[in-house]
Amino acid sequence: MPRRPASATGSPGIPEATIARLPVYLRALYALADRSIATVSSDELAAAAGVNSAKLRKDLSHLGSYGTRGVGYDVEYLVYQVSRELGLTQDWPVVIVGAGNLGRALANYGGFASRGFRIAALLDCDPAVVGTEIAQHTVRSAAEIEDAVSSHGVSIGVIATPAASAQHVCDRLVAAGVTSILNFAPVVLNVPSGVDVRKVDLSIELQILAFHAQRRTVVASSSEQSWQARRARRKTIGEFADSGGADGLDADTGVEAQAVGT
Amino acid sequence: MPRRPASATGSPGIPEATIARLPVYLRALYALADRSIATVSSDELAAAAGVNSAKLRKDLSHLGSYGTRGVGYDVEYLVYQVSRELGLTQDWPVVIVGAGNLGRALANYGGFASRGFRIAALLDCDPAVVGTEIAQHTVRSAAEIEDAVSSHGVSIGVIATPAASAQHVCDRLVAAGVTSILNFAPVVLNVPSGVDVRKVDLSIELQILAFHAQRRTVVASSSEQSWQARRARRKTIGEFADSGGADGLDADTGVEAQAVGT
DNA sequence: ACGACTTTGTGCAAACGTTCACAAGGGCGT
DNA sequence: ACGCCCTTGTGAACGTTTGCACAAAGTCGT
Ligand SMILES: NC(=O)c1ccc[n+]([C@@H]2O[C@H](COP(=O)([O-])OP(=O)(O)OC[C@H]3O[C@@H](n4cnc5c(N)ncnc54)[C@H](O)[C@@H]3O)[C@@H](O)[C@H]2O)c1
Ligand SMILES: NC(=O)c1ccc[n+]([C@@H]2O[C@H](COP(=O)([O-])OP(=O)(O)OC[C@H]3O[C@@H](n4cnc5c(N)ncnc54)[C@H](O)[C@@H]3O)[C@@H](O)[C@H]2O)c1
Repeated sequence: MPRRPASATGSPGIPEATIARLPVYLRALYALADRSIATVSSDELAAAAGVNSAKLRKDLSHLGSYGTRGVGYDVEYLVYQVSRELGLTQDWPVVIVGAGNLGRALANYGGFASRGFRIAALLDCDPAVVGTEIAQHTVRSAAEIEDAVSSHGVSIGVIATPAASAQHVCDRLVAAGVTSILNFAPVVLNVPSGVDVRKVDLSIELQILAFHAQRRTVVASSSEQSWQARRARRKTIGEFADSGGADGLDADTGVEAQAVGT
Repeated sequence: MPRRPASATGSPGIPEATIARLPVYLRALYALADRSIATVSSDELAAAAGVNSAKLRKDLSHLGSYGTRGVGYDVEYLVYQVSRELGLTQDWPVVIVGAGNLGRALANYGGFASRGFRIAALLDCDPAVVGTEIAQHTVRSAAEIEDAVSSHGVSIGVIATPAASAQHVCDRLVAAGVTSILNFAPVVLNVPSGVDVRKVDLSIELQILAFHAQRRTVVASSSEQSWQARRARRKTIGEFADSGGADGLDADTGVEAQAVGT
């Protein structure tokens, strides 16, 4: 979590872990509001958000003492307070770079706009894609990144390009003035301090699930491999990845480059 | 993170935080292997993975004492050990439920198969979609969930349906024998103990970014709203969400249902 | 008007995670 | 064969997060 060591100069300093949960509370609150529920207790809201109620109360206490003892929280009021804390009382223009499978899915995603995030521009470098319409947005050339960012005062960028282009795109976004980046490419992005990067990596999530799935399966079996012996260094790779497939590491890896030899 | 309180009966008990980073290390290691680099020090690998080198060493030490003092780690060997720990020496069949924007993007995603995750079935309930081909997979009817799961021994399921269907789909997956679920729908899923759920929520990531972006912007300005006074309870919602848009909460919320009144 | 009941807000301790700093260990040059 | 130098592995300090448990505070019924 602590990409930037929290140089927090802000108000009281709300814990990162709390910030990460506020959107979940907000979602639960909207669901309650939709059902015309005016008041909710910490127990109920916690259950809806899938967290411990003490944790929820402590989280909310960081925003202030909203909530009435003996009653609970006013749903409407809390929606407003949480939204305000998250900075959702204003609209956030967003640029999406990369209009491939994922970029298109994102552009078509309704939940995007429903929280005040508006697509300011959708960019790609493929001439075959530039100019096409996706979800009421005409795909613009990647050459216009700087223009798109600065002319709309965009501060949030989404990277949905292949891994190989991600760092380059990132650099250009940052140079153009973007300070928050959501990265879908499986690469560790290098950014100057002051820029916030969050990553979403499907592959990592699956691997974490695989670990737990394996744990469940391997109730008992510790047959040690003959590996322990052959520790000699080699220059080739290939006898591993016994996944049966040949395509092993493809478009996924190949970057990461930067600081290995520094 | 601690969805399940880690009833860890397994080996030494590797911390969740470490597990979450292993895939990142693995990616960096593959990149090194591609460049025919045989040995890497903790400093170099840590830089490539974007973490502190002490943390990396501690993480790896949980797997065992691979690595040679004065030299570093054998890339190839470490790839094998990390893969083994994550359970990636075997293939994991996966079912994807929901072949909409996101489901299609996932099916087309190469990084999916490149780590040993194979799509066993792609399911949807829309008759217009069932039967079509997506990335060499024929979309099957959602009615066949149970069959698809049990006939292939699938233990990992991906939910890419709208929020309203997610819990229902989840229940059916679990009933069919799935024990690991990757959920893209913006809902808190309710699962019996023993089932592992991980969620990916784009909207939440953007909201976290918005919070930090706002922090940076609001260097100084604490104009308190007139809200403090009007704490009366109400039954309507609508004057909030001053996002300018009308579409406010749409397909996003509306579920979460379950345990609110429990 | 008051007391019983409900629920918040928080002090505190334990669990977990990160980072520092260094001793132990091993290769490599001489 | 020895000692220098480099890097690992980890003990210990520190910070963060979680969860318990309860006093403070307010509501609601009578
Ligand atoms: N598809 C998925 O489900 C999925 C899931 C997780 C992660 N990812 C990652 O997201 C990224 C995109 O995936 P995808 O499936 O959409 O890939 P894709 O190949 O379908 O789309 C990538 C798009 O980026 C464009 N592009 C390439 N270089 C560019 C540049 N320098 N500037 C602007 N645009 C550029 C390409 O023209 C292409 O249209 C990849 O890094 C992938 O690993 C994808
Ligand atoms: N598109 C995105 O970029 C994106 C990003 C983040 C999260 N999400 C979430 O992912 C989910 C899917 O998004 P999407 O854009 O692909 O939506 P979509 O509407 O394009 O696709 C949903 C698909 O699920 C199918 N479906 C509905 N009920 C089903 C059921 N009971 N069983 C099987 N299939 C069923 C529908 O027929 C449809 O094809 C949504 O919950 C959305 O909030 C989407």
